[in-house]
Amino acid sequence: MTSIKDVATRAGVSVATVSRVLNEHPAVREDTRSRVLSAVTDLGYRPNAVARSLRTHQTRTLGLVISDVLNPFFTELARAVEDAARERGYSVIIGNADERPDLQDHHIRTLLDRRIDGLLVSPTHGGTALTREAAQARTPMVFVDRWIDEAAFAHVPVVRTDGSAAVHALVGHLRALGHRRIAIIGGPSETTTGNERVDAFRDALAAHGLSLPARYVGQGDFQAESGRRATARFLALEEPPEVIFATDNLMALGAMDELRSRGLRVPRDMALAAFDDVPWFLHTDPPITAVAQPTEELGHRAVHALTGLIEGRGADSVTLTARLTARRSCGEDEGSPT
Amino acid sequence: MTSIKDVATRAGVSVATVSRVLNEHPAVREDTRSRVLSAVTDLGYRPNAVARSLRTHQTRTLGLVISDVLNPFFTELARAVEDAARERGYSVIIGNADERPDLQDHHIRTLLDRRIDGLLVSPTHGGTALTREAAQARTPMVFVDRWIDEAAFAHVPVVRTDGSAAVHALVGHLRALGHRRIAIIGGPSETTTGNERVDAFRDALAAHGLSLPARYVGQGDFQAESGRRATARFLALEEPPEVIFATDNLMALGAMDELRSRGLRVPRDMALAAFDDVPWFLHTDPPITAVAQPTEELGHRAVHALTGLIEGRGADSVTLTARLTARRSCGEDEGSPT
DNA sequence: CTGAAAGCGCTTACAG
DNA sequence: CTGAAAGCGCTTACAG
Repeated sequence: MTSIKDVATRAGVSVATVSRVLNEHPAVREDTRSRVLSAVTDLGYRPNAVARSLRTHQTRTLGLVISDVLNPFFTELARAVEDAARERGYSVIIGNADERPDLQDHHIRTLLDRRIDGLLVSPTHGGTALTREAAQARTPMVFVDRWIDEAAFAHVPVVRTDGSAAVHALVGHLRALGHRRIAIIGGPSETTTGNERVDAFRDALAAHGLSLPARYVGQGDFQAESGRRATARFLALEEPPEVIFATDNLMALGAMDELRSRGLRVPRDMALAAFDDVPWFLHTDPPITAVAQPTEELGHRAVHALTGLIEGRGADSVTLTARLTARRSCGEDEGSPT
Repeated sequence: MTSIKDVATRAGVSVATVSRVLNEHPAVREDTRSRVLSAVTDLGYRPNAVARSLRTHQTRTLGLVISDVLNPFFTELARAVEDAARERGYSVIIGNADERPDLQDHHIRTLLDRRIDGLLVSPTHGGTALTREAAQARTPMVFVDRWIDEAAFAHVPVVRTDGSAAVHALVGHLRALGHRRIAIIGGPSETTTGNERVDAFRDALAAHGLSLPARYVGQGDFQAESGRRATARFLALEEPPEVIFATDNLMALGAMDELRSRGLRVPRDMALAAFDDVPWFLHTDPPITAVAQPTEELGHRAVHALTGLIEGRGADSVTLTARLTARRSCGEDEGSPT
């Protein structure tokens, strides 16, 4: 590989001058500048980002640790994050925790070792050793979507979506369709989104004079298989629910799998709704009613907050609002309530 | 940040010794070793991967440039790649080209500047400036899924799937259901997968005594919107096709969108099949018949090949085989041909 | 406007 | 078995 030294030699200047030209330092004579530039193109020289990082103590890289790449919500988030980061001159390295705390820690470890400038985390579990370490090392850090509710992370901004209004709207929608026995499949209790969505749902139900019995609360882990299991359990109940609200799109997929394998139809035999809207929800049989997060904005805001921290401008938490997209999976709006 | 020097000081040894302990060099006395180790834990020291990379000329990082992260096929591929890489002690940085050659080049540029050890590319277009540069710089490089058919890349191994047998099976399936007017939505002509799939399809059709008229060949770009447009064009034909075969899952999604917006039903009004199988194809209305690639194995093999190149073991191209998963979107298997 | 020199945090021959 | 020293490829005060 050709180095800055080769360029200096060919241009007949010192490496310091080459460096100045490359970094657009103003104090360089125009003809020196062009001599250097042509040496650069002649040699096809490209600065070594590793060396530069070692010297400047910045890598212009952001780490993004998400819980599950195969989940379209996180894929969209990752894409938005990368777009926003690139616009600001940062690269992003994605770590896929696969909903496993050990893998999450592995990625945070690796990212920290690589001296990324900042960390975006959607934690899989509560505070793990590495998340705590990152926080106390004062690594610029922002939580997206999910966060950790511990004192150690009090200073970490959270960029997230508040779904309670949309969940209220959903319950209103369900009530209007005549449903009363309504069940939910929650996420892992170690995740904030896991608990929060269940709580919002319970509140909304209460506001409509409905209760949420424990047997109607399924325990999921945000992956399809758990949605399937929870659905099977609901179906085995003496009095099964009329509606299942899956708190993420993969568990909704699992629920559909289970219903389908038993020959049950949505919404005739069971109504279904999901948290997180994804493109293919439009094409399922029937199209699925969902609480939609402004995913792209979530990603942009998270990057904005993180770069604010990195560049010393500070950052605030931000809470966006989800909205309900009603489709046909809970019954026809135009039909009369059963 | 605490550095190797701090550790050396605290342990009362030289940095060389600390380095040896960290790298498990055998020639270190046991008690020195443990003194160093406890200094490491006391200080919470973590080696700086940037410095190490500068010195050793390796980053233990693989670059993966894919055409579209939002495409579930590539997401699955990326996940498989990361898994296989992690097992071998490599990290991976994903670059999303979004089917844009300029973005593809941006990512290859960035990746090369960061001195990744090797590059995995699923090229969006034919050879771009940067892909050529990477190839001629002899950067360890492997093509996955798509490749570039140019002399400059003759030495680059290709890990891909051959879909022709599955496409033949698909055509047989369509014929058995009585279909004769069969259209295809191809990918960009700059991509190998774009052309190859159309060619395989044309061959299969010919083998069944059917031809593929130009008006039945839609020009897509592997994104949903183009599937929609191509479908609209087919529908505007004097004699529209009876079947549309979309050469990726997103264009199939677009085709469904278009059919749906016109109130047309699959397969009654139009049969539909797709290249690439994705989890939600099971849940669409109706479930979609697809040519499934062994995506996970594709990713594993690609990493195997690339690490082979990096570590001097060499690498061969590998071609896996796709298979047909027939579902209901082309008509019922048990129905009599119309 | 330009160069010599120090230093970022490591690894690794070379001595001893 | 261990240390002093060179060097990876840059950037940046400090002089001039």
